[in-house]
Amino acid sequence: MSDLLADEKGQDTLPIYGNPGHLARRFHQIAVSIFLNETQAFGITPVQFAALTVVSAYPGVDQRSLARMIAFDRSTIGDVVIRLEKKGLLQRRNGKDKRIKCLFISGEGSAMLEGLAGPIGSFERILLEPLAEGEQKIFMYLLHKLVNQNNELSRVPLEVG
Amino acid sequence: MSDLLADEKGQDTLPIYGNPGHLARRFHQIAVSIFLNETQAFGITPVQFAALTVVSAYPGVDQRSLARMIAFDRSTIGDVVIRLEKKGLLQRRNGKDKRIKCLFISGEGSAMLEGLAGPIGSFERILLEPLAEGEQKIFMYLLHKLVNQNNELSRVPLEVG
DNA sequence: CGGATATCGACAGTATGCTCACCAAATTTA
DNA sequence: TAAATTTGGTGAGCATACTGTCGATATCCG
Repeated sequence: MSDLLADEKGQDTLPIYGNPGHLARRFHQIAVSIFLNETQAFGITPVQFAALTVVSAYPGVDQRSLARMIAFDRSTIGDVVIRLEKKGLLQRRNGKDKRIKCLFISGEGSAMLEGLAGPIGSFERILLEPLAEGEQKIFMYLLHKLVNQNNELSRVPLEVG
Repeated sequence: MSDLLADEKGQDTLPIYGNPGHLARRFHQIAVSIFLNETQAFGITPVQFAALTVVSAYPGVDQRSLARMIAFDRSTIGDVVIRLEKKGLLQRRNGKDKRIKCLFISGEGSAMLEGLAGPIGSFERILLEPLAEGEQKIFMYLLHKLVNQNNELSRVPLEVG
């Protein structure tokens, strides 16, 4: 195993390359890259996709709750939904509580989510492809465990329910 | 295992929560958060730390090579080194090749790297703490494998040597 | 009822992270 | 050597990500 930890390209020359933080960034960077490749016909970003998915599942959700559900800070999600509204993928309406902006997916948005099912599937497959099937299961299990148990250490913990 | 995949907080209500891309983003987000907590006395970011580490190991390296070594695009690294220069952690000098800016770490920069050794150790420990020791090894092995073999799919592949 | 408190959306400010395009300088090649 | 190509740094532009603060509105509590 240790010969695989020491990578074939010599990327362990620097201590940085073995740093889990560096690998976390690289993994995320690669994930975003594959996502954009597979979904380029739709002109959407990973964050926008996540937001749209939640709004679709919870019609009328407010921005703050949306942010909490996908673990984003309020400012970022504010900008994201404005961009989604500009693209016509969702609408923001004032709720009874005048502080709140309720979010609703548009027909166009729903259609895009349907069309994205295939590309998103490809994205997930390609991202994990370097691992054998058994390894993928183990990796996802460990990744889940890390993310869930470290949730509170995040600047913006994910809050469900 | 499947009961751990379905998380105790009900985070698998949405398909998003099981998406490896979402988990990649969360993992990275958490890593950055822990990094900033542990190193806050130094006022440095993960990217700045990575850049400084490489410049320290390769004195006189140019911006483009630095970017390639830590898998960043040249624009981002340009801004990063300018901020590092403003903080007095490194210097940019013109090389014989007039296109090139050669990077050198300053005494202050070296001192900071030394001081950071402990906090970086804590950071790595905390990030992986939710996993048992054996699990950590397996996780890092699989993460390495994913990142290395998907390297070319990244927008900015890491290039060594 | 009315003041303290909490919450929501918005804005300013900082730092990534990427693409495209540009200029200047170096290298390759005809 | 001169022309074509490549390369390094920079700037514009867009989209995250986060912190802090603010005003408006709701709610809680005496």
